[in-house]
Amino acid sequence: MASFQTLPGFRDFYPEDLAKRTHIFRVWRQTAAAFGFVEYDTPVLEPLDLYRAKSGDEIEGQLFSFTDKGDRQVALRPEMTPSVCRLVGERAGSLKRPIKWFSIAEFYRYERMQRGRGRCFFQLNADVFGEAGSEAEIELVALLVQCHRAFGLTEADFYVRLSDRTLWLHYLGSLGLDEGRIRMLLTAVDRFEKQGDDAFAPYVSAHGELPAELKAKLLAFLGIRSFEALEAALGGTAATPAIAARLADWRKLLGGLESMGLSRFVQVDLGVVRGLAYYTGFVFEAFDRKGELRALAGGGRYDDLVAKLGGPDLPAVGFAIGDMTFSLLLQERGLAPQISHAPDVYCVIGGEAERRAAFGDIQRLRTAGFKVEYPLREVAFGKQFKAAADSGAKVALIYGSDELARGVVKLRDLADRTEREVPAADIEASVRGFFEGP
RNA sequence: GCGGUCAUAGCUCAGUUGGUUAGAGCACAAGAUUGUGAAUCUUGGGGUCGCGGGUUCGAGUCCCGUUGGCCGCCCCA
Repeated sequence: MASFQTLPGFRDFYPEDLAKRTHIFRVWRQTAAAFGFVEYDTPVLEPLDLYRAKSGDEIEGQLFSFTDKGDRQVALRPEMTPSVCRLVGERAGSLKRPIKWFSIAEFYRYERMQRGRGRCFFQLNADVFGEAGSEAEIELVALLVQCHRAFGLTEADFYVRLSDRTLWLHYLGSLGLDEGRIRMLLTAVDRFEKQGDDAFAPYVSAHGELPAELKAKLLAFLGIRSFEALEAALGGTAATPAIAARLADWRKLLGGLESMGLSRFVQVDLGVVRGLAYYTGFVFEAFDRKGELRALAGGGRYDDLVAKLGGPDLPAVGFAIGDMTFSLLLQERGLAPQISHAPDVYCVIGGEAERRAAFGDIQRLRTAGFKVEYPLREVAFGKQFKAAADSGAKVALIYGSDELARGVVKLRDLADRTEREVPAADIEASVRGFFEGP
């Protein structure tokens, strides 16, 4: 065995694994639909330039990319955002606003495997296009929260950390920093939680030692964990009209989430900035409360990206939930679904003559939507009853020669082990009666 | 790309200082059992001991390499 394995980082889904995955997707789909999002899909294989245009050349090392037989440079999609920007950009003029779309798709990244991260994974992507106001963020954060709650996860299990790159830019700008320094400092802020002071090393080697006063201000700002603290930090310095307007956006967002009853899932946290990326405003990440797992989901506003990829100016916000960390969390909280493949009906069949009689009923019952199972080969009755019980079926139909001679079939309740005889001529009515109750 | 750690049946594992034909439990299958279920007993299929090389009379065991898993670093769109 094992002469052929899956490629590193790729996964086989045995039936019990696929059942869990399918359950997660089904709940995500239902939830997104309830929020008025509609589903789309895009090709797995895209032009390599699509990702270079968005993220630059350096991401190429993280892609499954190759040259196809038509000499085109292509890549397996590592994310959905550029593709969905293309779709929306192409029809931006004719799509009703707001555009609320979602997808559930598999992605591929050439990375080293770790807990919660492989080379292939699924994501729920949800985006709102065409709404520049923070109403779009309300909608998305609410959907993100519900996509977790729908599985039974509570505020004790996960939360959403909410931050704002716009305010970071205003704040750092108000401290007199130029664009290059601001970009490097945002990177440092992003890494500070994991690396501590080491996160500032790249900045120090590029721009010299960080003045103690500036560093203290930075650490204070990234330590902000409430809107009140945010207001205080900004109001005290230079409450420019732009900052005042931005704080109003924050009030709208937090107020909307509070009205939805979601405040306990949301934590203001300026320590989140989400790398360099393409984010332009609010950014947010979902984590497990215990802090044992990597991020569950991430998202934010990217108002410039549709235009950057050749489309019109179109404001956009979105997030993605990955399936791997999410599954781990469900598993650890004991919320992974118990999926049953049990049939409704198990047919116990005497011999070949009885089998021919049973086949008609089996076909009728299956056509009527019942899940019906029977032994493919002739098997001793004792085995069949055991198989019927093991299958998890609620009821067994017993096709014996004695019964059929009298024009009946035995219907056995596998739970309480009671039996009764029912007319062989209309099994479907009897089975239907059994499942619909007295 | 870097570091740590592990690898024996589908799963969990045992395997003595290196010693004859590599074992157990669970699971699966058949039988005991030609009409009634969670039990018992018997039997069976399944392993190139991850792969390759080396040391040795002899390697699952020791050495080297390699592949893969897991954990962490870098990265994380």
